[in-house]
Amino acid sequence: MSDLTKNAVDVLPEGRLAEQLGAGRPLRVKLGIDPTTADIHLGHTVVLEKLAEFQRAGHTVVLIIGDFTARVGDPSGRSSTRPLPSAEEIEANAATYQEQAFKILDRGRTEVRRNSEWLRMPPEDLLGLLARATVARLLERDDFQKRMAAGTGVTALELLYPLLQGYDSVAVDADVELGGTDQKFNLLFGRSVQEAYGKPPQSIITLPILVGTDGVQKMSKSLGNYVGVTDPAPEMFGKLMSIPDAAMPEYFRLLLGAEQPAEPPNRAKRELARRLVDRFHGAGAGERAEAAFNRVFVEHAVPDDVRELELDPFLGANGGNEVHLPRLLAAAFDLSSSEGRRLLAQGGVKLDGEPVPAGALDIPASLLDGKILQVGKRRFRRLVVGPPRNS
RNA sequence: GGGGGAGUGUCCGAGUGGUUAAAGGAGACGGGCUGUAAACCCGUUGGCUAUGCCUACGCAGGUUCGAAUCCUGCCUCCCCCA
Repeated sequence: MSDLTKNAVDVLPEGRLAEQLGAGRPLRVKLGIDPTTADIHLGHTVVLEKLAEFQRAGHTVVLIIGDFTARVGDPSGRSSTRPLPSAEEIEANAATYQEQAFKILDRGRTEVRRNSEWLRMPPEDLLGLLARATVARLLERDDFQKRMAAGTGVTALELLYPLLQGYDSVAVDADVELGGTDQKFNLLFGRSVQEAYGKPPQSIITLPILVGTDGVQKMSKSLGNYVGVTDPAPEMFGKLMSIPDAAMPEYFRLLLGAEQPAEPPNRAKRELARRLVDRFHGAGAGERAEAAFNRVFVEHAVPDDVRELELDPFLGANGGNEVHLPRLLAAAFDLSSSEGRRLLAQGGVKLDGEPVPAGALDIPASLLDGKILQVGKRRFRRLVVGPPRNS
């Protein structure tokens, strides 16, 4: 019992969860995720790990893929209406979400449902649902209050979101629903909806929102400050090494369930990164990622798995056998050729570790073949003439 | 339905006829320092076949030698009244 509420911010209503657990029956523990982006990141795993704890205690997890609600747009914590993903994106994301969630959840104790199963209901049923809540209640939430005060609009669709999420709880007979603290209103509202349908109201548990790698904003794909559970090991390690020291205690507590060890910050952060890489890539992956990290950032050497780039398509400048560097950079690192020029002008481009002189825009292919093209500290490509020699 | 206000570059936000590819800030990127931390310093930040050319201030037209700035229509958003 005490385990199951560790790290929780709210466990409501008071005493309810203890009662439910005391009854000895396996509980149906619900989590809804809207497939609005492609990847599950470490922020999601805080809640997923909690679900896994419930599973280990013998309870059943009901994972709801919000393929219908993704088309409505959860207003939680938003300062403006979010752009909605297309049907194709939702479909694609729904598939990857499940796969990624099972990196943490026990497949055998998880019931996966899509809320389009029940939310795609006849209009008269939908109206029946709408009749069960008052506008005043829907407007209570403070994120709406803020938005209305700020003059940014709230769409009628967003207003309805909590009703739909609440109906999910009705549809799956949820005993408990988990979510981030930003979900508190929606979770509580679900109780009202269940009651309105004559069902026993769920208890709710909210968990802290993990801060992103910038250490300031919540972790989110759209903010670009996330660590995806499917990120390659070296990338995951690197991203974790880049978090501000101030964010470390939170990462230790929420992701590892431990206190930050009393050792120099750099050592602690390496441990954090190793352990998390191990978790998602298997034992030993953390050490390998750390070794690769040391090679690039401590020894300033070239990583051992540099992708190759074929030079042939870029031949042609100055009579045929020179390569126009801005274009090469653009293709190699997904830049514009103007950006490539700027990097050259700023001395940010190296060949085999040697800075390329600012004025050099065209270089004979023979001088590039086999060399390592580098931009900044961490972007590399091995240049080759002819077909790639390895993958 | 009536009245009022607003739409600027990745974001925020100046700019009301002419050195404006558009102040300033944030973010991002490059360089320095370093622990891919923080803090700090410097630089860059529309695109291109690049000493020039093209595109750009909601959309479409118009006035003008010249428009983000003026006019007309349209679209979108917000506020107040009903």
